[in-house]
Amino acid sequence: MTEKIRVRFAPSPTGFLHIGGARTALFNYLYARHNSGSFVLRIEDTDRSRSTDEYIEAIIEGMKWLGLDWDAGPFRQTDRFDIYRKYVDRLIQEGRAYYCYCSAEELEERRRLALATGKMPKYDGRCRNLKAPVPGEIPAVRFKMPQEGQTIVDDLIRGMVVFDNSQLDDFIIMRSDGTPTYNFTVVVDDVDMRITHIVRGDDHLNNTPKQIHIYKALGYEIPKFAHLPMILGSDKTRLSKRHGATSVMAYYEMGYLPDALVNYLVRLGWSYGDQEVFSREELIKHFSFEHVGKAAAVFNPEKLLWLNGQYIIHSSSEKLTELVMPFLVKEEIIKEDQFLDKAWLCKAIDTLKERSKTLVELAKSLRYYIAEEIEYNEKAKEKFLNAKSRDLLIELKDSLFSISDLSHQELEKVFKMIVEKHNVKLKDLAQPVRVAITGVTESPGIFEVLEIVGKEKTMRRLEKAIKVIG
RNA sequence: GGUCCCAUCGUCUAGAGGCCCAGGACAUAGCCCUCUCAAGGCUAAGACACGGGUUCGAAUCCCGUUGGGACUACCA
Repeated sequence: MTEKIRVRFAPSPTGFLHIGGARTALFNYLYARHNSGSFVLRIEDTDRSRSTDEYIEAIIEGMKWLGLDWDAGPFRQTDRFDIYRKYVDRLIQEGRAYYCYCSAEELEERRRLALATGKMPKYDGRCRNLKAPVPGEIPAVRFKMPQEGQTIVDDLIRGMVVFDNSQLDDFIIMRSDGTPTYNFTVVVDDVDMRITHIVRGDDHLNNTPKQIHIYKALGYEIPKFAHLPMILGSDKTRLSKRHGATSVMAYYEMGYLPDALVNYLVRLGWSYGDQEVFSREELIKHFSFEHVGKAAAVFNPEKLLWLNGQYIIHSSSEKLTELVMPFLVKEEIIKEDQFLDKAWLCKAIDTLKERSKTLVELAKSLRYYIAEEIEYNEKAKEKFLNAKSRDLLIELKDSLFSISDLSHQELEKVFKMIVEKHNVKLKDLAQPVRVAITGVTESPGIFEVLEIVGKEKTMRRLEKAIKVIG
């Protein structure tokens, strides 16, 4: 019986949940679910000057929206300072850590000097063997790093990565203000929370040997590591605001479905043969680190948009009806508390979902079904609402007058009749009608549109179009 | 600068020595379908960064070069 797998996502609340963080969270989540393990959420907020409660809420909101449910937490490091203190004291007592009285300014100065003279900016260890405290200075605590030999990181994605210990320096584990630092807290927490697999971004690979030595000094087993490749922007630099939206919730605002984003994100670095579209169950079933690539990936908004379109097409119209409501309000197509016949709206969405790539697009297209009045696109009006179409529109209006129910079948009959009588093509009638009813030149099939718009609005809009032509 | 990581179409990727004069997907172009726009179908163009090895045989293994990235904080 092997030990149960436990993974964690440990964001620092210095910003919203972004695309890169979301993918790290996703891979952790998938690995946990695939192995029936558990997934811990931990907030790394030891940098008090940059962390805020708003960001913690935002990260949780993003995780929930994506459906990345966790099993324990969220834990906050700021609630755990006494625990870190205990471990620091232990390391000092055992001679694995020591007080350092060098001031931040001195350190900075030495670092600048080393860099300027082309030397490695490494702490020189001058406080390592201090016998007595330096008066007037409040010390930080440094970890005593071995200076010889090698440290090997055995990574599930990268394989064996070897570091020379001579490259590592005695890093600070507790600041002079008594707060612990990242490379220390991360180990203490991962030990304390019995994390078995550390799945995180590539940018942490170089920190790993430092952390391994903390594990060793504390006498704990070293977990497995999996360092994920980074996500880049279109210019192959680290993804940032310059490349467009990076906050996960911005994609909610733009009308993306969480499952589409998840599906897109998982394919950035992971693959399963040639398959592109996965259900959540398939993702959990097939996920493994063996199929995670090593190279950084460029975030491609076009493919995400395509995937979102696929998810919309394959979503039930009932579900889309619910999802689109907030967007109808935001686009001011309906009022907050306005009544809408859901069954009717569902039929309208049936006609629109294969031409909408986002919920925002879907909401906007719904306008001509829902609104009382429509506005004409100028070009469309000029091209199709003119003397040439006038008689056809009048004829249609008159023909529809006697029909009580505008069904697809009835409409088709009437259109055919008029077209034959006037010896024109169907499109010569369909396009003017389309503009008269929707205001634009693209829409679902004209018979479906009229059926859903209904007789009353259809008649009114036809009359208005005829009047406009004059 | 030092250390570490990475390298297949524009982009995401398949590929674990012969199945590959390299497959799929997005995007692009053309055609079909068609009342418009989509969706869908078909087709086209498009890549193993470079140079050395190893091997009967290399996209796949090794070395180097080049190019990208990360880390190098009393940030995480």
